[in-house]
Amino acid sequence: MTPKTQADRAHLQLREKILSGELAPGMKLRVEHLRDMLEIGASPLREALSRLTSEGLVVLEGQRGFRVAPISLDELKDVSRIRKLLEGEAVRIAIQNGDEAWEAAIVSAFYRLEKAETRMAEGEADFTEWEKRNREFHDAIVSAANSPWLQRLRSLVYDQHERYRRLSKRQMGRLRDVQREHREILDAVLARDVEAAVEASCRHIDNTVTGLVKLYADREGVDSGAGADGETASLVKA
Amino acid sequence: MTPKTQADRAHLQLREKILSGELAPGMKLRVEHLRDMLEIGASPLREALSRLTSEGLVVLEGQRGFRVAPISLDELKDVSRIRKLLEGEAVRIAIQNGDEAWEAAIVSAFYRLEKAETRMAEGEADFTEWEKRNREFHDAIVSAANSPWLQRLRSLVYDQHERYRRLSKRQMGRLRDVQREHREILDAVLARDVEAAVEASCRHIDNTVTGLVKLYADREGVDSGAGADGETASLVKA
DNA sequence: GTTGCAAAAAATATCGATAAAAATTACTTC
DNA sequence: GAAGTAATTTTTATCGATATTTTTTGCAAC
Repeated sequence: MTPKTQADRAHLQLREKILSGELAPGMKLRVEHLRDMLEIGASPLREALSRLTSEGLVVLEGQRGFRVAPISLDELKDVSRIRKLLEGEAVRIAIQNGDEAWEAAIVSAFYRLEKAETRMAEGEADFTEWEKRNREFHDAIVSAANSPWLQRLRSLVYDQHERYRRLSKRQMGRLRDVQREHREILDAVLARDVEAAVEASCRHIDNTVTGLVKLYADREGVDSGAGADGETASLVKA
Repeated sequence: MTPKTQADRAHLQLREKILSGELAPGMKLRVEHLRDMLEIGASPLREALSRLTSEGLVVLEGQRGFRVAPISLDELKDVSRIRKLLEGEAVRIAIQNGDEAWEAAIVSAFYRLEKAETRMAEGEADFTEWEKRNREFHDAIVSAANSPWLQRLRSLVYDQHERYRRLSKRQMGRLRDVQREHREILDAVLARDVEAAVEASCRHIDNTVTGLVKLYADREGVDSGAGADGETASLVKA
């Protein structure tokens, strides 16, 4: 899983910095600056930025360089709607195809996620680990959907969604609910109840979104992470 | 619509060559060779290849260079299934949102498509034009689905599907049926009958697929376009 | 005849520098 | 004083060349 090429490394590092908000939405990405930051040449850096552009985390305007993809309330709603569509379908297929090993992997991922949640509630762990395990749990469920393209698109949209989630650190007031939602999904999946599982998944996404929307509506903007220079885009006007 | 940068140009040219089959599936893409072919430097070329990789038209293996994405019967089925999912949802939303100008644009695109079909049946035009207008017709329908992400993903999958279609030039034996199918979609859309339109769209895709599957099953492989060097991947074993 | 290793060849990935374009600044003119 | 224009500066996009890595070729040993 270790990056084999310089471009891979830059891609991973930039992706993490964007998802975490260290590179704030709308921020200008100056090549020279990033070169120093990542200690890398111009060619692999541009290659990494190109990939991120295809993934929708970076935008490239004509001959005016790269910048971090802006965020907006509209896009959050859009991303969520599409994520429901893809995740729902993935769950549907996965339940039809999954075997016992698949069930076991889900249970295992759920266990690790719960642990992380507990640890976080006690202030022992950070969000990064929770995000990682949350992704692993959801990945485990849809892993049985033997549809490479669905996986691929779902992963793309999941990244977008994760970004919005991570941009608001205060999300975790609702931790208890999230835990319950995850259990609902788990139960429905293990019971092989397709419709219940799809519904629970969509509800899970909806809840996250309404939480975020409320949060954003309250403060009319996002706190930019550790963005050094470059303007920070407001969520509502972006 | 004219490419502003060298990387853009290379991206467009390569994309067209891959979709048309001039660069055959599985074929090795030697940088030096492409440099001469497109008269371009290494950096923008790699940038273009990176984008195509993100779009799934090119694959990049570790440190062993690029090659044209292989094709397979399984992937054709996968792409079609996902395309039905996305196209169906897009039609659903578009019908809800579309206004009169939208309807007019669809009728116009349909008219041009029919013209092209007639002209092609008389041997006056080539597939390239038909493909273009076919895409424009389907684009016109979903253009009212104000969901950037759905549009984006749909476009990605459409490209994949188009590639499989164009790799088999003999597809057009079923031209009459295709024409009728397009009319069915048109009628259902204009009548604002969501379910009928979605069903017609999915049936349309299904028909294309079964046609292609039959074709591929018959000859157990694909005729590679004008692929110069590099091995051609067989469809079934790839 | 095949297997293993070493050297050569080829191709990829990367760097440093240059050319082209956009943004900024300063200046002139009304 | 504002607006338009020309020159400067900054930044991007591109090129040519180099260093790694992979693949091929050749040779020797079993």
